[in-house]
Amino acid sequence: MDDMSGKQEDTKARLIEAAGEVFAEHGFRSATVREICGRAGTNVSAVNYHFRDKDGLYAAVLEYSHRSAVHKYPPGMGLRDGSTAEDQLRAFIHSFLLRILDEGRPAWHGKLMAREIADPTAALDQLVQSSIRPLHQHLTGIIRSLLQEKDLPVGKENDVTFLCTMSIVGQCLQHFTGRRIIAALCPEDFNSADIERIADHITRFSLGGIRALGAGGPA
Amino acid sequence: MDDMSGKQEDTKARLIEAAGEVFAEHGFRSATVREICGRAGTNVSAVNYHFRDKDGLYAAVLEYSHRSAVHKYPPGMGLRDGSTAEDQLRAFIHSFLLRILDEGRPAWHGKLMAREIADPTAALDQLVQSSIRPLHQHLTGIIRSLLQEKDLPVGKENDVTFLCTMSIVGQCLQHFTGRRIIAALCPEDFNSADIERIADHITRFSLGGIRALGAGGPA
Amino acid sequence: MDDMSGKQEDTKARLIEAAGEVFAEHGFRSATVREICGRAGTNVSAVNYHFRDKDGLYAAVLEYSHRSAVHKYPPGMGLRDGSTAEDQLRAFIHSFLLRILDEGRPAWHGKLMAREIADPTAALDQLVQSSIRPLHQHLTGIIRSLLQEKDLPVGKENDVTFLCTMSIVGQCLQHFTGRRIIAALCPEDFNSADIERIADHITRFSLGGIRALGAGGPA
Amino acid sequence: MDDMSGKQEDTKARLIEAAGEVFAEHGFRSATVREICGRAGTNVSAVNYHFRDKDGLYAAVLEYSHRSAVHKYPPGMGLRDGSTAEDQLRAFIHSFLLRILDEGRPAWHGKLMAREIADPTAALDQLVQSSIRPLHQHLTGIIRSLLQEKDLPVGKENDVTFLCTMSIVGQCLQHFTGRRIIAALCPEDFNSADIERIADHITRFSLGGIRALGAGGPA
DNA sequence: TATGAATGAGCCTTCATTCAT
DNA sequence: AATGAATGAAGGCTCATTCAT
Repeated sequence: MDDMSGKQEDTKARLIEAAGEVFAEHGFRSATVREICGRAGTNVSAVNYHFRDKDGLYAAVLEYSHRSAVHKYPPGMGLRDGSTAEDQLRAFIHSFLLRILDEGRPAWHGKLMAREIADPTAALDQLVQSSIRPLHQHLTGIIRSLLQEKDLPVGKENDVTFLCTMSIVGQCLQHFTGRRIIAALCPEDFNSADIERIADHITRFSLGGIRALGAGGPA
Repeated sequence: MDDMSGKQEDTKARLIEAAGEVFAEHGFRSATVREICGRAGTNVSAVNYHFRDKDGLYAAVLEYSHRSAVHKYPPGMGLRDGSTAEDQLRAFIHSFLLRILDEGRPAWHGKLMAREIADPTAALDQLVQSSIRPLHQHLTGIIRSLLQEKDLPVGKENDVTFLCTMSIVGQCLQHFTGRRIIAALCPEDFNSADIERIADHITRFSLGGIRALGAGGPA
Repeated sequence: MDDMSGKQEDTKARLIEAAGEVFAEHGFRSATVREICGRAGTNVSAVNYHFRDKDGLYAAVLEYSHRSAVHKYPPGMGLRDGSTAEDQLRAFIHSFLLRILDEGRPAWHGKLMAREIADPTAALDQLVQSSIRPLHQHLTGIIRSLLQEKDLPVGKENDVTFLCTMSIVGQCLQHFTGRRIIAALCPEDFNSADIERIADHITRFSLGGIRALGAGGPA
Repeated sequence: MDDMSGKQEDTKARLIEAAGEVFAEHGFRSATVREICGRAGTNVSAVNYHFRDKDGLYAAVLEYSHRSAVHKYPPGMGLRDGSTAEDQLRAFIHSFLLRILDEGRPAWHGKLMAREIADPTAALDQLVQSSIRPLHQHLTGIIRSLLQEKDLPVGKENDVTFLCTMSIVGQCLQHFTGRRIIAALCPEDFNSADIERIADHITRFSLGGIRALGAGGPA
């Protein structure tokens, strides 16, 4: 029984592993069950057997990758107690970029989230609740402290904060979503694998942007 | 009689029209020739007759939409002579958002560009040459004036400028690419159709970011 | 009226010309109306307009090529009066090979006949009556004189003569039908374009064969 | 129950069986996957599942039929040790004719080879290496002994031998390739199913031809 | 439990043909 | 008389899924 269940768990795990790679690489719709099963070394019907559906497999991959990812790149990565809001923003951006640009297994989750944002599937709601909203709340908190939001006119405060979160997230995602166009456009010596450099840029750019908004009012 | 001749004279145009909608909505791969022909009211082989290929139709749609879009929302939209770099940036962002967020026919181009950026097809090169690179050059020019780039250390200038263009483009695209997640996350009273408001935010955020980078040097 | 009909005749002629090339090259089934019309510089519907059918065009090509071919390579090519049966056989074989192996316009007919023999279409009957049977009768006559058929046992004579005609025709056709395999198999210095040499071989081989049959009886 | 398992155990074999018939009957290009699957009683995608391609199925049919055919009709069919070259030639011709004219399953291979010779597909190379070249070498050997090739002028020997092989192969193939024209032309009492008689004719005809060439030199 | 085999809907494309000027 | 446009049947193939052990 243990052997059997062990084997079964093993097949399931290999399937999730393989599916993570393929979904992250091609997206849900372009990924084929055959390629996934090929990489996992299983029969094509294993997906339907273990996960009922291609959709079921996708959901399982999201859930699994969520569990492994939160430990690896927490949004407060590398921060000590008493860090400033600037440091927290820098850490958030850095970890975000690592999640979507890093190579290898633990990077699935970020890539899948990015893909889900750009081209949602039925699993969107699940992912929003489990992963995206918490991260977004975290970022919202950082921006609120940076904005010293109490000074903003009532009724606009939420929108400004929200727009700032989108500005930051949009900047980060652009380096994953738009990587092909970046390769086609960018100066030859630009190395898009230099995550530190990109993180530094987005942090400083965003701090400048937030300060401009917080200070000026509705200029 | 008029109806008949009117209906038949330009199946090609109806096909492009229908294909524009469908490609913008589903993307190239998920769009089916059948749906396009269904909407256009033609036989399924009309695509092959007029455009040789699904790919040929896509290329035709890109070319056509490019031509209609540049006239409608030029990147220097609404500017008079002697405008400041700030005004130019605001106009660029505003027109960019209009292109990708506007409803109706002329919005294909922006949506198709956004899709091509996120999930490129074989038509990417064509689109880069005809549409994307010129726009990018335009934005690069604006940012160079804002940065007063001469003060930057040699060798880094290109990277900083390029990263700024990506920051701006990423912020804009996020409101198209990420529209579903925005709908799921945003405060209830946030109206993502309020393009003016979004343009204003991105402009002020980006001006703050650019100034922070131009002033500080490699902090 | 003259102009119109002249133009019409011209289009028809160009169509037949082009169809001759294409049918000889690809065979009836693999040839496409589009390629034929492309080479003829006409609209795709020209075939249906002028010849009702792809079949109709094919029939027209056969008829036309028959008319041009009989003059060019008559089976008694180059013979003077009072020639021997051996000379007549040599001339028959030589002209046969020229018809099927020669390049250029007048060689259609032979190639089309060869293709019809190998893979008949509905036009077979027509071709048998107009071209194949007369040629076959001619060859039969030659072989009868060579065999001095009177010496053969009654009832077998027809079969032997017929089998000899097939032996000769089969040898000739092999160099058209089997040209690809010949290219794959033959010694490097074998030049299949050397029609004289092939004709000489088949003639001597066949004379030897016929004599062996005529002399020996049912050995 | 037995019927079911018998029916299902080897769809692949039924597919090859059906494809053999259809390919031999219509040729590769004109044969349709739908007809093959119809005869085999399978779904149309069975071909793609088991053989990847229509081409893959064709290759499998060639390979399979090759294996069955060589055992059934070996080119040295019915010969005992110490047989003369004449006997070997007779056996070669007889077996060749049986392969291409016999009815039923094992005749595919000959028919397919004949079709491949007349209208090659991408599988030609495979067939040349596995089946055609060995047979051709065998025939070449026989002809060399008959010609006592040492007496021939150097440099011409290969050509003469090669031409003799083509003469023999061409005569045999004519009775398959040209079977329709033979039916249209031949004397009413000629029975093309009388393989013995045809084999006897071709053997004697060819022996006569070869002797004429071997004896006379370059007359 | 797990899998190799089989399924059928759907995809894009090609083709000879017909339609409407 | 002649054509550009449109048609629809048929083709090979891919895919996620279900079947039958």
